[in-house]
Amino acid sequence: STISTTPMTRVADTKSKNSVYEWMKGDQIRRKHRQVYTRSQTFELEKEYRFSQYLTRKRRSEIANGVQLTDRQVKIWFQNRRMKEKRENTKLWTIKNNRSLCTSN
Amino acid sequence: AVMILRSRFLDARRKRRNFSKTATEVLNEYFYSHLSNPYPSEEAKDELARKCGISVSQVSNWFGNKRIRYKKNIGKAQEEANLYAGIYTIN
DNA sequence: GTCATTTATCATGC
DNA sequence: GCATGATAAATGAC
Repeated sequence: STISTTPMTRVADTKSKNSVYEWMKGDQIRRKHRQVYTRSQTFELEKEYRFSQYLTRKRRSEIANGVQLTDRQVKIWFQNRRMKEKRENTKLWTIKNNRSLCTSN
Repeated sequence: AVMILRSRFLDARRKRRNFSKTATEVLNEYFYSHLSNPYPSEEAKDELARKCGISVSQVSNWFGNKRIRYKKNIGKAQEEANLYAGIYTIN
């Protein structure tokens, strides 16, 4: 990958074992600007998600216009929302599974 | 329309409990002994979770937070690195 | 599309 | 008062 020209490798000077590896770079420049959605936006998205967990492009466009977000933001919101539901289900399934294991052994 | 601007509604459970001292030590030990690539595999996450008594997603959260926060303090004194440095060789 | 991440933000511990 | 764990946007691999 590309190496940034900004000097941020001052740490590696003192000790060789404390090198600056690739995964440590990419900061400082081009930080992510995460927009916090309003309560009403989230509410509308959540309402639509309860109706359908997947969107057609047409429906997505209508929603985006309604909540003042881009199509891309709505698409990503639904993707993250589906992942969230999966995590919650996994968590519940793990809890139930653990309880059934308490009897044997 | 203005009655609710600040509150979180479906956020409820965000209860946080600090991990045990030994769990943090195990996680730090792995992190600093794999400083060149602190991305544990799924198998490694399973073992870390088992050893620490936490869930796999909690292990993922810990490494995510650890990586970004280590990166932010990379210019400052990271004495914690020296604590765990030398325990293992660098890969 | 999923999914492991990065990053900022949030909520809590102490 | 920050450290720390969890969650919310956003990215990118595949």
